[in-house]
Amino acid sequence: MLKLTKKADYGLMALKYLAEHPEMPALSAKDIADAYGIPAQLLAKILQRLTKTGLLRSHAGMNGGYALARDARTISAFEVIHSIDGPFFITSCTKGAKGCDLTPSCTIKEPLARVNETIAGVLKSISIYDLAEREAAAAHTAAAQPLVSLTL
Amino acid sequence: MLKLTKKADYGLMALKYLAEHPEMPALSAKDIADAYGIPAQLLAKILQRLTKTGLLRSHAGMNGGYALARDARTISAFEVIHSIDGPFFITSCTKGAKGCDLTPSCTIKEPLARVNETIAGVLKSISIYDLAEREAAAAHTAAAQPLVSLTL
DNA sequence: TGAATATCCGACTTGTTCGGTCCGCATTCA
DNA sequence: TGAATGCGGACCGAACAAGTCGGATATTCA
Ligand code: SF4
Ligand code: SF4
Repeated sequence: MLKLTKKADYGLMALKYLAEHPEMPALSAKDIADAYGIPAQLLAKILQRLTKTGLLRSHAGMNGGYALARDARTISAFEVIHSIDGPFFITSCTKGAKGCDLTPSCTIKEPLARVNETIAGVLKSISIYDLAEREAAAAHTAAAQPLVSLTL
Repeated sequence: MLKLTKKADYGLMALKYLAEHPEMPALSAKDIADAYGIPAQLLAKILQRLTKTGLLRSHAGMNGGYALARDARTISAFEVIHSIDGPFFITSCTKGAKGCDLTPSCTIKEPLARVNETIAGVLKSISIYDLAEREAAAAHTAAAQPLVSLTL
């Protein structure tokens, strides 16, 4: 319940790692996997998906690898999770085709949809850059005020 | 990924239903299950857990059933979810005993813990009463301003 | 050219969780 | 007593998550 998949987790780690090493033109899946102890083949597939959705750019061949397609500031955690795990819904309904069969009689799906929106907003407000620069962030974000309002 | 279990879902529905019928001294699991089409035996077990954690009061025997143990305003969605699904964590680490084995090298667990806190806060800000009174709520909560601030 | 290094992609296995059912027991009340 | 109800464990099947394997393709370098 309400748990991130490890794949999404790994994806965030990898993106953060790439954001922290802008000097490298490209890093291979194996490089990143070794840096954290993530199964290399699994990470490879995750990075492939991120590439397919446009968050990363890939380059095959020797000295190839992956690099951020956009500035770290413009990549949100929401996008990463969405790319890896698919559409984001906290409820089983609105799950594309096959939701739960009692959707018509259900009286809490609308309020829960708002909650869903709120959480999605939280995720969207977090960028890869935010994850990477946490030490500096501790100083000045104390006053920063993102920003979620839940009006059920 | 980040999906509520149906059990928690059912629990919220049941509690909302109870909140909407304060005139009844007690409603049986079957009554509530029939009202929505939820499998009766499954809902029964859910209500049992909610009773064990103190959110409901039960009474066996004929004309028995369940009733809210506290005012609907003081029961949060977070409590319901926590009662049914156990501790609330979006990451696989901090999962009691067996987390993911790369916890030491992981660099995003701290920021994710903040996100976890934020989402928990959202859930805590929602009461059963809020779910039950949505029609009236639509009018006056437009100005209401709960209230979550995420400083990563 | 050919070897080495990469990405790419689908199929597969394994373990866990979730949704749901079943059955026996305890409690209350008419 | 007996019907209605709560209580609680055991159990099952389906879905899903995590990870593995094998092979195809693309790029670079010697
Ligand atoms: S319809 Fe209601 S019960 Fe079914 S998944 Fe949606 S919110 Fe949950
Ligand atoms: S340690 Fe890092 S990778 Fe492992 S579950 Fe926690 S956040 Fe995810």
